[in-house]
Amino acid sequence: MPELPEVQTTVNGLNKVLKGKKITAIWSAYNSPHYKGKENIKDKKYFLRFRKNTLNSPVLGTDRVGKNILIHLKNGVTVLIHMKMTGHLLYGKYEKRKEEWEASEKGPLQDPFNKHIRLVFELNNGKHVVLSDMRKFAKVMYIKTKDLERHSDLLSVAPDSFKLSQNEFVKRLRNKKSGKIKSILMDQALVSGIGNIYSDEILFETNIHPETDIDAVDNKKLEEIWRVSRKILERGINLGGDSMSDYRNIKGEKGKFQNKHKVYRKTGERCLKKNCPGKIKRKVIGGRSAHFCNRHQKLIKTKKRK
DNA sequence: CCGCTTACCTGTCAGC
DNA sequence: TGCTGACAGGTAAGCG
Repeated sequence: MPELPEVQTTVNGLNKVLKGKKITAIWSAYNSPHYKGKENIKDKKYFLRFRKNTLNSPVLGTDRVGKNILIHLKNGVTVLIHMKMTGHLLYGKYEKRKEEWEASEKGPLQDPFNKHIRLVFELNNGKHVVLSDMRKFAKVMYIKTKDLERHSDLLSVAPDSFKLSQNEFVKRLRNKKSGKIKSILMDQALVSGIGNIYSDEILFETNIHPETDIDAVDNKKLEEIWRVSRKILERGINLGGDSMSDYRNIKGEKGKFQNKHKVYRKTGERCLKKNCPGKIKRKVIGGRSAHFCNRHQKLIKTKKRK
């Protein structure tokens, strides 16, 4: 998904509309035998339990842990939503036509990327929160609120750049003895919230080649990454997230961070750094597309250790 | 433990 | 106009 700024944008939106509301009905199009016996609403049996545990209890508030959305209910249950690649939550008035849900009013909610509706929460004010999720990768489950921090889904999520102090951030990354810096920044167990777009942008800004081994990145540089990651993620939040692809805010509107990309999906373009004659290259690193400048992001080889 | 591949899915786009 | 393959904000599981 949606990386930290997009998840935060969604959470901010939900907090404005959801507090005190109750879910009065739930409809789901998810159903896959692949998830049989798993804690995931894509398992039909689990879905029935999910529904029983989440209906008719007022929403206390919504927050974010890494890229996970948590919706806390008064009855001691928390709904966890991970939007993965193409999921995003929308709020508005919807109606069901045959087996398809449609936004009742003309506007951004009818944007094509908002029409892959897989899950619908009907609220007691007659409106709906729906999950549009083209690729059906999203994960939705419920957890007893008091068990949240012991739950495996959240235990494996590290604090994000805003929660970590500079020292903690450096210490965490320093603990990794090897690995490519881009993959490390995207490792949610080390520091959460950063995904493919923001990692590319952070490494561009800090002049680091994405394949640089963590061993070749000194502490000063890690401190800089911490500072820049906060700056860029904050910028993403202030711009309402990144809508290069599917992501939209809960009104169905685009964010604006995609207009500020310096490298992500800019293959072949000239480097935007002042006085840099470089060109943007694309290379698959750790199974993901990395974008970087071939001049000011030089690969520095690991110092050989004995 | 590490890193790579596969799987979960649907859709779009480039090239033949 | 098809078809085929590459690619897409993420992550878990399986493998060597």
